[in-house]
Amino acid sequence: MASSRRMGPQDSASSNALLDAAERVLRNEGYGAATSRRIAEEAGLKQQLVYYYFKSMDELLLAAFRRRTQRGLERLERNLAADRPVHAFWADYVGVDANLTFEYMALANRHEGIRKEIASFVNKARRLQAERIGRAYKEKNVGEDPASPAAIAFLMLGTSLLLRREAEMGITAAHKDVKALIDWFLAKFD
Amino acid sequence: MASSRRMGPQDSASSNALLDAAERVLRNEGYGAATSRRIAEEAGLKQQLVYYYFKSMDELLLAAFRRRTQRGLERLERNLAADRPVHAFWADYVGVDANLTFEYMALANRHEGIRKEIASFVNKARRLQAERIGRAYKEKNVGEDPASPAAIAFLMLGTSLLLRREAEMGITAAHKDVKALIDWFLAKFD
DNA sequence: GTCTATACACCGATAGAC
DNA sequence: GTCTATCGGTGTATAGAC
Repeated sequence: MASSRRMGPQDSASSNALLDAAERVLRNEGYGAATSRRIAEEAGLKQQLVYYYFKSMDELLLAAFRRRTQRGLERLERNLAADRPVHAFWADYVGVDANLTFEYMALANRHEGIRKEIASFVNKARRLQAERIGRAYKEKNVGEDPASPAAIAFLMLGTSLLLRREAEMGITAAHKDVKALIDWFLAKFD
Repeated sequence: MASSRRMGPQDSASSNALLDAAERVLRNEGYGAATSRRIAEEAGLKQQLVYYYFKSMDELLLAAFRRRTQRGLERLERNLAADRPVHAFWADYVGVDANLTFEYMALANRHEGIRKEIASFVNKARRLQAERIGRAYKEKNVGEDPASPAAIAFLMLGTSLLLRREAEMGITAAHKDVKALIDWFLAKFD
């Protein structure tokens, strides 16, 4: 039952404009607004062009997410080689858009491709971070009790996500305390 | 521009069936599927009855969320008076459906009522928890360094949310380590 | 590579009968 | 309290001309 529809190249100006537009719409309006009409409009293109460059809406959203994880992995590789990797991991997390991450995590509920891509990305990133944090522990003579390097990798993600998301919703209770705790922890690696 | 539409009571069998159905649909299929037709079908009712019991879909979703935060607040009140409140807070968080929480947090991006309800609930819960944890600190002679009671309240939420959500997506990296850290922390209050 | 035209399903919401 | 009927709008996706 293959369709006879023609398909355009995957790395053209228009297809990249659609990926950029998809990210903006997801971030600012939520995945409920991530429709072919709205995304094409945001990209300044006609709705039907979405189906020239992508097989379906699910494919477009998956492509947008894959591009994002690819970029995240490239930043991670750089941070693994940084002078102060633990500081670098944290700075990177704080710079990531938590709204967009939450949209993708909710979207994953009904999008198997995105769910698998998230699982693969998180598992890989956590393993790499935990290894690097373990080395930093030894270099700085930090004890693994009570928090192992893997636990720290997990806590950095969970804490940065909730901090950013809450801040965007106008919740600030305890945020000062949490940031002080992070600073205290990072200081072990100065 | 008030509509002449008749409205039904807010606590009838059918309206509660709609709230229950809305939660199931949100949890299992995401907010993209939370339509009047789908929710009515899930409740075994006709689509038009949604508009007899609720002014709009936004009102229905807000009512479902308010019922949920109300129940959460009631559990919190009980846990504040429990023998081991810190253990009780954690046990409650672990029992909460993280899928549903993520759906509401994503929904909050485009639903002002839900966003405000989340902010109000989280701020209130965090304040109450932080006060109670502070008292528990004193009772058990636990020092506030490096983590203040408020920071602990924040971390318990962030950690439980991510643990549950990741587990539902098939991510388990570092989870054993994190649970060990939680156990270590809770043991201070035995 | 982009356009017009269009199919068909589903959406929120309303009016009025029973 | 629930029903039938219905409106205008929007969704994904396709076909074929330019």
